[in-house]
Amino acid sequence: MAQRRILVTAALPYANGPIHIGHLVEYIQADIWVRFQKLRGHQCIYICADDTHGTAIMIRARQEGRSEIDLIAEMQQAHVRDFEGFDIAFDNYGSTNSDENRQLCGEIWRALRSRGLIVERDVEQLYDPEAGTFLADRFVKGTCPKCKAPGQYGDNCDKCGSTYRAADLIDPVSTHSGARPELRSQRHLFVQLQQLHDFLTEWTQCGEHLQEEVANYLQGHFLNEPLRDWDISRPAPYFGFEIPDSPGNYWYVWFDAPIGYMASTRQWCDRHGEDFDDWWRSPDVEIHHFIGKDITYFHTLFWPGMLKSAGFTLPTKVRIHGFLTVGGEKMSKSKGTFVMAQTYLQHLDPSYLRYYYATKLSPRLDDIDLNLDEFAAKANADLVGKVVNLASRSAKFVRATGLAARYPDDGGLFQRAAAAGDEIAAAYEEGDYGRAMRLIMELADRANPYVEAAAPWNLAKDPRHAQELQDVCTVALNLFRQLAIYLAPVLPRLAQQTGVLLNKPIEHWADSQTPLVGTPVAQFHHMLKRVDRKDVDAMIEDSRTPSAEEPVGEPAAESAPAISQPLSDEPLAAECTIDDFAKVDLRIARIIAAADVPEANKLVKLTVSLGGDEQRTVFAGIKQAYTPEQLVGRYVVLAANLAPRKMKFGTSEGMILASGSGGQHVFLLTVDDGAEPGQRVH
RNA sequence: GGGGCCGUAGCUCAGUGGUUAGAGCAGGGGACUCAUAAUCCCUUGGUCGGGGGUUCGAAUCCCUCCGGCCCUACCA
Repeated sequence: MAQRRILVTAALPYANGPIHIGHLVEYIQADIWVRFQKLRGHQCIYICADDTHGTAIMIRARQEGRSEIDLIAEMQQAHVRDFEGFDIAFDNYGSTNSDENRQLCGEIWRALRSRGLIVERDVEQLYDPEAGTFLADRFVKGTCPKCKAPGQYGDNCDKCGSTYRAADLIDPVSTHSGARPELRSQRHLFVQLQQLHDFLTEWTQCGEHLQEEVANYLQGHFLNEPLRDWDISRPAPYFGFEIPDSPGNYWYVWFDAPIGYMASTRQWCDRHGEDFDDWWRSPDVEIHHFIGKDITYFHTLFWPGMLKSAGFTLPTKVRIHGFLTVGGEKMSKSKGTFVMAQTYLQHLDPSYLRYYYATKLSPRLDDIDLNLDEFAAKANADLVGKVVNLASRSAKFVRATGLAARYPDDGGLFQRAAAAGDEIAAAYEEGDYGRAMRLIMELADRANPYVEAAAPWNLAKDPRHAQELQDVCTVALNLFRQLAIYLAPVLPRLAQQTGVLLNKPIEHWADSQTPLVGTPVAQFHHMLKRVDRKDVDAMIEDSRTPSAEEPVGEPAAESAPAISQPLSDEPLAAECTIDDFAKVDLRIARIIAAADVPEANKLVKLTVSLGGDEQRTVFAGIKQAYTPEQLVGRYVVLAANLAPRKMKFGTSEGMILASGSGGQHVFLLTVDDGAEPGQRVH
């Protein structure tokens, strides 16, 4: 087989928080693929870096009273340590805040300029006068201009789903300082992606680079209409690279982040005497990006557009995976399922997680679930019970003699398992690790009955059976080694230990095709501890931090959204006067009728009484939290002088007060006994 | 509202037109005692979400309904 040259990247983790088990899905997935390719004898390099720029880093450094450089250096150290702990072996781990990156950004920028893709125009954006920064949409919160839901981010409302400009928010608040932002005009630079429309359609739809569902998504969401200009600059102050021909403006973090793949490659090239253009401008190199589905957009439209414009090699494949859930739910800090890499490592062996993820991963972008019972069962039953057991029950019988000089008759077991190698390799190649693991475990399921039938422990009792004993153990250990080779991309430690046990390192996939004979066998040492459910529980307990602060960041390589504290989620609004407060007329209301709105996802139609004949119709977005039956007769608080709002299902004449994040988490305000409908709340 | 994915044994899944639908784990019974209470043998368990259709033949193809998840939304 011709040696392929393959460059693999995983998304750059943002330098604003530690690595958690959600991130690890991707880094492990890519690491397995890289190790597999290396084992197959291909030249493959695994490239990553910290994503260090953006407002979030700047603000955080300021809050902590230190420089951004100091902050990102510390974070990088933590990330590197976490990755090492999980046997994730990057060939180079760089930083987007590097000279190499600045230089490459400039190079690509000049290419975009020279091709006439850059335009400039003024943008009105909210500015935080206290923090002295412009505010990205997600750093502004306020009341949705459409449905009046409070606490919405600056780009869209998760209550009614409408999109708007941050400047349209009612009572906007900066999440940095709590200050009221002001609208300022500022010159921004844009990439006219529309000029690349035909290219991007062709590239995304040709069927080679993307999963089919991703190609369909892009076609349906973006490529079916003119592509919008991409705002690629941010005004000072901004932690990042200043745009050389546009002083006072900085490249948006999402411009320099993917270029970080190249900058990190360049560092690797410099260390290994390789030519950078040989990797990024060579038709012979395959480039594979592993990313999460949250950053699809950047890697499948902007990034190919940038590469194309600057004459670099386009990605061979963008391999997109889903999010991690734990126990079928989003990772949760309060439930202890938001597990940091370090916390995991304090309690459990990384091999378990690598194997578990491998059994769950497929080429598709389905979310994968970490079920803790299944996690323990898989590690124990498959790895310890089936695989390692083969070695631990046979190695000591050949400690003195070593393996037999000729491979004995094993009824075709080794040959059959060798023949399965191609199919297993094909599964790895296409990212179908779940299938690869199933195939390997089928082999393991055939190996143990052999040992059982041959009963080496009986043969060991009679010296006359010495040769037979050696033969049986030679078979058992070779079958074990074969499994260890097939599992080596997933379990590098097991492969290494196997090499030590049999005095022959595992170096190549092809080692699985030929039995090992005549070599000495070392003392057997435990290779993998059984998972104790108590350790799993302790890890969850250690992760349970209801007061944990929510890291804020611009969209980075997050693999799972976090659950956060109410106050940081929705900071206090700007101060108001008692006159401001009095503008809102809050009244006690009694719900006299409640009806489901079948066509609506969230709405319940309420008829409330304000006493006497005064009634109002209110549509409340509480369907997922309350049934109509639960509501009738309740006393609630109504914002009674709110302008009527025409909705799809009728006109809403007020709002019922409730807290909570929405969905099932809505909590109506109730009133103590004695209050009467119509009374004002002061 | 639109789009996508999914629904097979208690659990996790395999099986995408062809003999009585499979595996692992869990459950039940037995064996063994070399091995990390690991292993081995036997075994219980499924109108393949419901209904309709195409076909000599459907878990598999088509239609429809139900349920779940995800994305997106006056535009796919």
